[in-house]
Amino acid sequence: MKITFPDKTVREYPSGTTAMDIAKSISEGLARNVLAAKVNGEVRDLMRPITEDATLELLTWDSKDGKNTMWHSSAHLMAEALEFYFPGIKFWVGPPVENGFYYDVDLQGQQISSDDFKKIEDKMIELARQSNPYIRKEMAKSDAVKYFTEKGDEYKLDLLQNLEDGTITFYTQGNFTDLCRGPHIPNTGYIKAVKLMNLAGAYWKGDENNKQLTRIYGISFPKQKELDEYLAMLEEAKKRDHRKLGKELEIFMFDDEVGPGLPLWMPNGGIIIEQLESLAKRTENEAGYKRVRTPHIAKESMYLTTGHLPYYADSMFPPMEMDGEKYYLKPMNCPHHHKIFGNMNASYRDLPIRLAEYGTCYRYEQSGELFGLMRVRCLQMNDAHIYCTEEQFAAEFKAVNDMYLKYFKIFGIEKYVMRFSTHSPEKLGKKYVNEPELWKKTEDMVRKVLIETKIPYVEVPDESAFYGPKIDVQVWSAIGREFTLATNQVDFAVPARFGLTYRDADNTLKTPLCIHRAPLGTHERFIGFLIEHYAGNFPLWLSPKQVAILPISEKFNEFANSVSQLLNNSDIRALVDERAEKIGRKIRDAEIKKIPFMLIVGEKEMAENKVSVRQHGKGDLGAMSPKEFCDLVRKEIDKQLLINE
RNA sequence: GCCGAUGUAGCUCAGUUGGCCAGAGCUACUGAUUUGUAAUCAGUGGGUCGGGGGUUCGAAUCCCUCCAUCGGCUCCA
Repeated sequence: MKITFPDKTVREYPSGTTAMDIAKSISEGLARNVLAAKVNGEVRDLMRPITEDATLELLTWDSKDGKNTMWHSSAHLMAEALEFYFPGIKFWVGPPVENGFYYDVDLQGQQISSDDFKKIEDKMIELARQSNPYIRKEMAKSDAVKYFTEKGDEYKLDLLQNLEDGTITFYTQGNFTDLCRGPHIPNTGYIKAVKLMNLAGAYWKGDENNKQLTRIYGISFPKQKELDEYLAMLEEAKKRDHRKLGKELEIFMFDDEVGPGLPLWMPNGGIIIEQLESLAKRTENEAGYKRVRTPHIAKESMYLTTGHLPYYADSMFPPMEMDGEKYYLKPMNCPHHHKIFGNMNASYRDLPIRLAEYGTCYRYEQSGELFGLMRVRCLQMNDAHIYCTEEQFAAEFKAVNDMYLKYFKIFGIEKYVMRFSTHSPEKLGKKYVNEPELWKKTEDMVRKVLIETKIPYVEVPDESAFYGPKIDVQVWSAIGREFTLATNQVDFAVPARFGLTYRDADNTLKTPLCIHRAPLGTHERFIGFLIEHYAGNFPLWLSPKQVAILPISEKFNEFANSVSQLLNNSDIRALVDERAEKIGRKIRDAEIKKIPFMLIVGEKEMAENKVSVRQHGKGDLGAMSPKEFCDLVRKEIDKQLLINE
């Protein structure tokens, strides 16, 4: 048979050769490192014979599929160790995940705690050293059902029910046998280092009405060194955590008496917010947006009009009653903006109308969902609603997208994915408004923009809002958690509910399309993200303090203050460290505060009317006049904001 | 909301077989020092040990309960 390798070379092997044998035929080193094989695009066991012509990719630890195979096998190994210490427990599923693997187990009333991790890890290593092979066995489904019925394992029976009739596979290593599709690594000996990470409850089948199983997360590596490196990397990531840095850099805080999920922005956070808002306002002005301002509350009837209340009352703060009316804190700005548009008596000549507001919204997020600044109950959104005709839609949508890309460039955001959520036709009239043509039309338009602008995106069916398709920008936090940073949504339903119309050229009234967009997301999430993205080292334009002026001794405080005055007059945020400390100490403190520039002024500088410039994280840049430095800073800020480009 | 863990001074953290007035470093304040590129020295403050209840002669330490935070699950218009 002919085997085609990824580099397109073709080699001849006898039919029935295993991928492992093929690896050995290439090199001993490869044979030692290979974990699984991708045969005709399907990941399979190395030991399964290949019987006919195929493309073959030998998967090592360096590949995603290789890692997944290793981790999946590790989950089985952990299950074996768990069964040793907790006999009688029942297993649900144990897949590989982004970083490692987990297994969901029903402990049958037994208690496990992270104190048990050590002994489980030790047992796993002990079993791994036995190099027990993962043995694949095929069985008729009816026999498998019989087997698990006798065993009284309702979980595996449930899994079986969802499998097609015919042959199913089992894998056994050592004393553990599991219903499993595979594939697996050849034997447990490949697993050299394991670490159990954490314990968590997880609803069976992800449904909160079901029983909660115990999920045990772990990770494994082919070398101890790699585990050590991974743990060190986690430690490093923790240092970037916005909750830690936000406290250290005095950006935001929480307070028990104010309430959970209600961040308080400290002066440094206030400056960052002002900078973001001024960027947004300038950008939106240039793009023809008009700014509006709306109250934080509205009557119940408005939320009935939008159609949100019946579905989302649980995630709104409960209403307050005044004069016999119920008022709600607004969970979003769109209805208020719709009211403004509705009052504008717009004609087709006025469209598109773009209404923008940094609106403050309140959402009653479940207590367990709160997470630093990333998930809060009070949020201020970089919101705007664009009302346009169908003909204008594509251009408007593209303009919004271009705005996203401009921002990404300014902030240096390189790792992101656009998640394009579409509807599912079966749920028209239920989860989604029943406008099949508009769905198709708008989804096609959105897809076209994404393709034309060459933006990395994934399409996820059945995830859109009820009123139209949407794009979410997905980014990752320092600790690897995925977040929706910003969102861009099409709405062809709610404007009609509000009776929004414009007068068209033929003198008829038509309903506009609406685009909801928030490229900078919310202040809370965006700044939380930026703290981690920059590891607290904000770019000059965004940094709460831009320049720290450090006099060598108190004798030079007056000169330092005059320099500070000069900088402040040019809108540069400078401060003078007047403490009676040594220069080394002042520098250290300014470095810890991550202030971009330090100016050292002493005898020499005062005599020559100069400042010695030191850049955060970089060191001494030499001396220049205060005016020169001032110009340098202004130029740098313009460069960072892409001004005059 | 659910499962599990955690909560000691402004910050970081010691302190549990229950037992002298609960400790350290940093910060803050006071004083001395007048300093040349990542921590000058000394002194003084500062804590309802998350809140409430209980067990006990005695609780930061044991039990109950509530709150908050953390790791997940579920949710995210």
